[in-house]
This record gives sequence, structure tokens and C-alpha cells, in this order.
Amino acid sequence: MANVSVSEWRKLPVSLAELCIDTTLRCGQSFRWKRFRDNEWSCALHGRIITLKQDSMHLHYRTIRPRLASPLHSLESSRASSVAKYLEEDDTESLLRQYLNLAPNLSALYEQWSSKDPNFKKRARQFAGIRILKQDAWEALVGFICSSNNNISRISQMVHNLCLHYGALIGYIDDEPLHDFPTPEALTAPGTEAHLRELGFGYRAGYIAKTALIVAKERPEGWLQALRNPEIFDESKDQEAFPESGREGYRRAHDELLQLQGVGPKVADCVCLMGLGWSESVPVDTHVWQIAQRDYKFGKGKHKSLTKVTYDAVGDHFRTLWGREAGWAHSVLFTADLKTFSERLTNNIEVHIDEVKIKQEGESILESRVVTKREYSLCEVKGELEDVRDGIVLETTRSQRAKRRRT
DNA sequence: ACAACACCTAATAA
DNA sequence: ATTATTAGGTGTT
Repeated sequence: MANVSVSEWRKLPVSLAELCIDTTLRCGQSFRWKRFRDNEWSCALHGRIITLKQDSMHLHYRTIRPRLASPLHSLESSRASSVAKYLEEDDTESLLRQYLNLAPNLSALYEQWSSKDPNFKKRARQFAGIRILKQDAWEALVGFICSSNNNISRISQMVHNLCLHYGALIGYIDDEPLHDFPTPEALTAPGTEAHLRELGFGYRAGYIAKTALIVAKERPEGWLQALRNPEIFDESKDQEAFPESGREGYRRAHDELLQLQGVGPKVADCVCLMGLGWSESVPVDTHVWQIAQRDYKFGKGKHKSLTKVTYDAVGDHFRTLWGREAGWAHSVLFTADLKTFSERLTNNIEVHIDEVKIKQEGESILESRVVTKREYSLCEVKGELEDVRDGIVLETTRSQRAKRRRT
């Protein structure tokens, strides 16, 4: 307690349609956010612990960071700390705007994708606020190398172990230590591969150790960062035509990443999308391949199996359909297919209280409500997901007595 | 170009 | 209880 600085809660005006952290932080694009009590999400980022929570209108955040040991005496020290505090607050807000990628208007994008694609529209309501994060490219690279033949839960555990053993300790939440993601250099020591195998990384241990060596020793300084999309988001370019195979910078980044160990087309696309800011990147994993077959008529004729040619064709199709932010739309459909969120597809009940009447009768009041329940679900019918939203509309009228004190 | 197979591990299904 | 399958693929024949 004595050697950390805990900030006040601050807030940003962000609706759930623009960002839903409960979905975005669990949908398999980042592996380090951890939920603590009261639906607070925490992660060590840029030398501090950031905690997020949100309500319908605001994203709330605060930071915990090591207090800098100051050689200054008390007067200057207090002045320095107030300056430091000012900088920290300013810095964290812009860091969050960056990391959470808040510039694009997500509601507007959902509208565009929905108008172009009825299948997207079916999923959109239940999976609002899914935003592509701008993560650190190196962290994304290692995280997605871990993702091959793997599930989100174990990937998260592996990344946690990696941070625990090779990353800097930043601080604690509820006595639980939170570490930053290790640098490439931290993973280049001899014996790293064997150690990672002991830690349960399996065959990915070799991929990570070799990739760390390539990035740290064989590539020039700043090589990975240089593959990032340098453009700032420009809404007016939304509808602008662009190559169906993606922008040149994206193609180049993808090709460069393929040279690394344990990086195939899918992992390269994950890094391009989540770590390098190439929004047109569409990672085609087994889920997306199944979606492409089920809902977009792939799996026949020329594209019978997921070869490299088919892989590119699926990405091109979605880029043509959804446009420049195709990777964002892809992430919504991908998330809708995750087992973790399957309960959202069935038994959803929307409750609207359309009318409330309160009559006074003696010492008690009589309250009557007209409650409309809309039960809607995406039910599996003949192997297809069908929207039966309008199937059931329940109306109930309730009368209840409520005791009331005289005041 | 394409298909088949091995590769680590842990949870779940059969 | 033991075995097969599955989970956000990649590298090698």
C-alpha cells in the first residue's frame, strides 16, 4: 500500500453499443485481462495496472502503479508528485483510447455491415459492442502462436505463466500479482524452450523461443512496429474502394510475419488485425471456416477444404462483403460462435414495462403493470441457425399489493 | 497445389 | 476407468 499510487476512478462516455468489455475482453483476442469482484477487469499495461468497469453510459477506469522513489525533499516532492499525477491521468486516458481503439464509431459500422449482410444482422443484436483492440504487436504475436490447436482458457493460462516467469511485476490486485508481458529479449536466453515445455507450452515452446530469437537478434530494431498500419482511422474512407486482398501494407505485414516460426496465415492475420491495426485482416480459423461453409456457401466446388487458396478466397469474400473493417465484423461472427457465449443464442427474454399504474386504496397501494416479454432465440433448426424472434410474444398483466408506510 | 499426419496438453465426451 | 475427440494451426512429407 505504501509504495503504490492508486488513482481515483475516472470515466469516459462510452455506451455498451460502442464497447462491451464483458464480451470484448473474453472473446479470445486478448489473453491477459482478468475479472475481479464487481465485474472489474484488470491488466498490467505500460508499467501500470489498469482496472476497467462499465455501466450503460460510461467506461470507468483507474490505475495502480508503483510510486516513484523521489530523491527530492518534501516541498519539491509534493509538487513533483502532483505533476506526475496530472501526467498519469492524462496519459492513461489516451492510452486507453488507443488500446481500446475507440476512434471508430462502432454503432455506425454495425449498421453498415447489417445493411450489407443479413447474416451479420442476425447476430448483431446479441453481440453488440465487440471492438478490435490495438494490442502490442509482440504480445499479440506470442499469444496467437500459443493459440494453435488450443482453447482460450489454456491460451490464457499459458500467457499468464509466460508473464509470471519472464515479465516484470507491476503490482497486485487482491494479493494476486500482475506482470507485464515479457520483451522478446527476455525470451532469448538458452534453455528457454526447455523451460517453456516444462511450463506446459508443448510444441509451441520451440515456436516461441525461435520467434523471440529472430525478432530480437535477426530483425532490425523496431521491425515489428514498422509493420503497423500508420494511418489514423478516417470514417470518410469507410466506403472507399480498396483491393479485395487488402491494402499493400497489410499484405506486406502478413508476408513478413509468415517468415517466423509457428506463424501460419491464421496467426499472421490475428497479429495483423489485433496487433498491427490492419482492420481488413480476416483470420480464418476452424470456426470462421465453418461459418463460411454454413452461411456463405463455401465448402463446395473449388473451395472444398481450407487450403491456402481457399483461405485467401474466404478473406477476400468477407473483405468484399463488409469492406475495409472486415476484420471487425468477422470478430462479431466469430464471437457469436464461441461456446462461452452460446447461452446468448437461446432463451433470451427482453422485458419491457410498458405501463405502470398506481392506485391508492386505504393504507395500501395497488400497483398494476403491463409487462411485455419478448422471448427470442436463435434456435438450431435442421443444422441452421434460425431467428425465431417474432415467434413468441408474451403479454402478462400483473397486479400486486405493496405495503406502504405513512410518512 | 493438395491431402495426410505429427505435434503438446487438458477438458470433455463416449 | 480408459480412450477418443476437441480446442481459434503449423510444419513436414
